[in-house]
Amino acid sequence: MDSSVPERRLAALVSDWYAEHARELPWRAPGVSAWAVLVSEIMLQQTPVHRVLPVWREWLARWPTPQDLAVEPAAEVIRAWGRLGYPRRALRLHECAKALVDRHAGEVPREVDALLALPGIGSYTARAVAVFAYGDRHPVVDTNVRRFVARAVTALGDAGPPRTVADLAAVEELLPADAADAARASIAFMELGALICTARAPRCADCPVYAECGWQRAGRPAATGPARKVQKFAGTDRQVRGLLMAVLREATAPVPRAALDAVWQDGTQRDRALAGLLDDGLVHRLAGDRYALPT
DNA sequence: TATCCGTGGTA
DNA sequence: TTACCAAGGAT
Repeated sequence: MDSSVPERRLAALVSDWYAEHARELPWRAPGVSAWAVLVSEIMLQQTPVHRVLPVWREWLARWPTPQDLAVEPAAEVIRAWGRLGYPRRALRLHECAKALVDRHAGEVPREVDALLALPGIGSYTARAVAVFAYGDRHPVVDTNVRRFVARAVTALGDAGPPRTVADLAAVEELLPADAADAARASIAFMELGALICTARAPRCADCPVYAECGWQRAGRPAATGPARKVQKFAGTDRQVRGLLMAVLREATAPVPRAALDAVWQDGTQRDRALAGLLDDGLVHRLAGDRYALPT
């Protein structure tokens, strides 16, 4: 790999580190299908690796192709999602499988624009699939990469708010010219952000970029911008939605309204949460004021 | 652009 | 214990 350009030296250093220290994750194994990679990327959106692992294995064993998932009732998909969180992702992934069958002959496309047009796939996931499943050359920018670039290159303590276009351009500057090298660099940046250049207590002593890190050279300045707002969970509609979904996931038959009313005291908030779930298509209302996961 | 959307591990 | 935060996307 050509590491004569200073910015590209970061890619070389981190890629070498990756070769020694990467976790062995099943969706990185040789020969894994693009579908399997896509499923992993959706599950990993805002959900840690160790929680995704068992569910991903179960899903790929049960639904090894998009067609297999597409023909399944939504209720089964939502149940199999279990407690990964954000069950709308499960619904989107189900819709995505159906779109793959309808529009792409059951195959996962490799073009970023085609991937972006699929339900539940945004800027990060589209490029992650194109790069990690197909080996094409694109910048892949997730929260780990943004944090790494903010520190090593921009010399800031933390990344500011996402700026998709600018973020893509900044990472593009770091990528080697060769597609395979660029793909390796992207997964390596993400892994470094996950294991070393972490949000709270970065392990700089173990970092392969220590000597080149702008943040180190600047004396590790504290984050300046407004601290990212951490969303509350306890007491919010999201908690109520989670409680309602848990009841419906575990039910083997449509449940009466009373069973849902039991999960939360505040009727106004409970009604709002249920209305939201109905609107999202995660819950269906049946005759007799009974409720169930969507068929 | 800011907010909403689950769940659980960690310090 | 509380607060942070984890491979984002949709609106």
